[in-house]
Amino acid sequence: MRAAPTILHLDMDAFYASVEQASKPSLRGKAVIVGGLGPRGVVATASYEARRFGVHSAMPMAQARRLCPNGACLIPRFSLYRAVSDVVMALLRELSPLVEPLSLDEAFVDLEAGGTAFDAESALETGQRLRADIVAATGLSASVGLAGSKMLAKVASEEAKPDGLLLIEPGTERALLAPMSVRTLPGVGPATGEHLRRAGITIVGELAEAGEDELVRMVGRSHGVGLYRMALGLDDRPVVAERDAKSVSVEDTFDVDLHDRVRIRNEVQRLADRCVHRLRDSGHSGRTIVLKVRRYDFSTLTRSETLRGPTDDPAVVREAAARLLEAVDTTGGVRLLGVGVTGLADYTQEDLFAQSMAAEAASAGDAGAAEPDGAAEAAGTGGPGDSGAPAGPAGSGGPAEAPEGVEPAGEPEPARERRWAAGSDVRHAVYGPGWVQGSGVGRVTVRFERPGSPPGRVRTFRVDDPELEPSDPLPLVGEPAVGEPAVGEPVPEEG
DNA sequence: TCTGGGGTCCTCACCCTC
DNA sequence: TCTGGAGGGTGAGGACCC
Repeated sequence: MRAAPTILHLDMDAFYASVEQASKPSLRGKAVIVGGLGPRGVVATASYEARRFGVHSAMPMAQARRLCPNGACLIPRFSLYRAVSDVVMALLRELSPLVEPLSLDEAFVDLEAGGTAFDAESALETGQRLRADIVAATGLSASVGLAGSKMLAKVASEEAKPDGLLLIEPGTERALLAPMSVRTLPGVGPATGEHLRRAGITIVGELAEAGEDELVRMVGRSHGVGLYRMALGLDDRPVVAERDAKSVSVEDTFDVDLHDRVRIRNEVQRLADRCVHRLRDSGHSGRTIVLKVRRYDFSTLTRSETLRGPTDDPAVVREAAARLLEAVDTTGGVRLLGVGVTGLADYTQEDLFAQSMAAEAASAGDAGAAEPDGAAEAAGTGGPGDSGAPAGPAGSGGPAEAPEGVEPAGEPEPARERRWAAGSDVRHAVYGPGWVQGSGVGRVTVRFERPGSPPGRVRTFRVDDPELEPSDPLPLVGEPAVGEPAVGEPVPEEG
């Protein structure tokens, strides 16, 4: 184990909700719930004000609304969160080349590798400076944990929340961990937690006392050995700056269960296209196609098929997904469909060209090929002739021109009425930038304010008001917005 | 109005080959 | 020639994380 506590774990506090509060001044100090707003939506993040009502991540949105009826419920705006995250990650990379992002709002940093800290004192100083820099750059608070290992640094930042910093001194790990719940340890979720509880183990100290053999017997070799080491405070996993993606997938939960087989087939095709889009964006091709189906009773099954070689051809993925669907019984209804690709390979034009030529030769030369003939067929049609596929040549993006934002899952698209999702950014020709507070019965209510401005006032428009348009999020800091009136008519003070 | 979306890793069963 | 085991590939599902 490393002696110096120079592994830093950064955790932004209630990240999505905090970003929303920063960009919408009227929500500061109020309960904010970010998540899916559909009938089957769940909470992604709740502000600390909302958490006081019992709202937490992964809770059904309907339940969150019941617990916190006055909370502002907003859809996530990932493009904005990504932009803020980029700013924070850039600050981390100034500290060390070894930065391991875990998500948009979390990362490990090896300070020693960056030469920024080598003992407790310098690590503390670096951590404090980082927190101040993040506030200056984004206006948001973050919690920092410092320890000699990743696991302990994460425990420390969890203990430091919100808006705090904690360093775990070398030598104090076991005593610190002993009284904590086993659920504190990474890898111990509801299932393992319950398993251990039934064996009379609820805190980390008891885990250490149980011994490695007993834990291996209970939860399996890999997990058991890992748990025992963590209970002793041992963790020598290095901070890894770059991780290769292992799979790419997309999935949709439908507001209402799907029963119509044709509709289900169409949705699978649509998901396959979106998946390939993502696959290509990431610069990969993949070899194994996975279909995921969650049925009406929430039972989930997956079916997969491994191709002869990696592909990023939409036709090939569509065909494979369709074949997999044929083997699935969907009577009773389907609430979720997903298509994924694993066994990723680096995308190279040559590989694909060679594969396409080989498939073409195989299908042209001999009809009776081996089993994955569908793949060969599809690869053949994806050639220069471009016969079957409706999507145009690469680059045009195809029909799935999904915007960056989050749209409600699968609707049949009737006569289009403009829809304004709560929380989304808009700009009015007269009143300037604002955000949608709510909409319904042909009306949309917009609050006109921006990051750094005082809380703005609310106006209501017809949903088809031509002067109202969707807009991009404004940066949280850096715009001289304070005191500046909105574009067009000035916003009056208090009414 | 129960239960999202995008991942990773592990385990187990089965089949095939050596 | 038959049999048994090891080991890899594949497919499916579960647990977990943010």
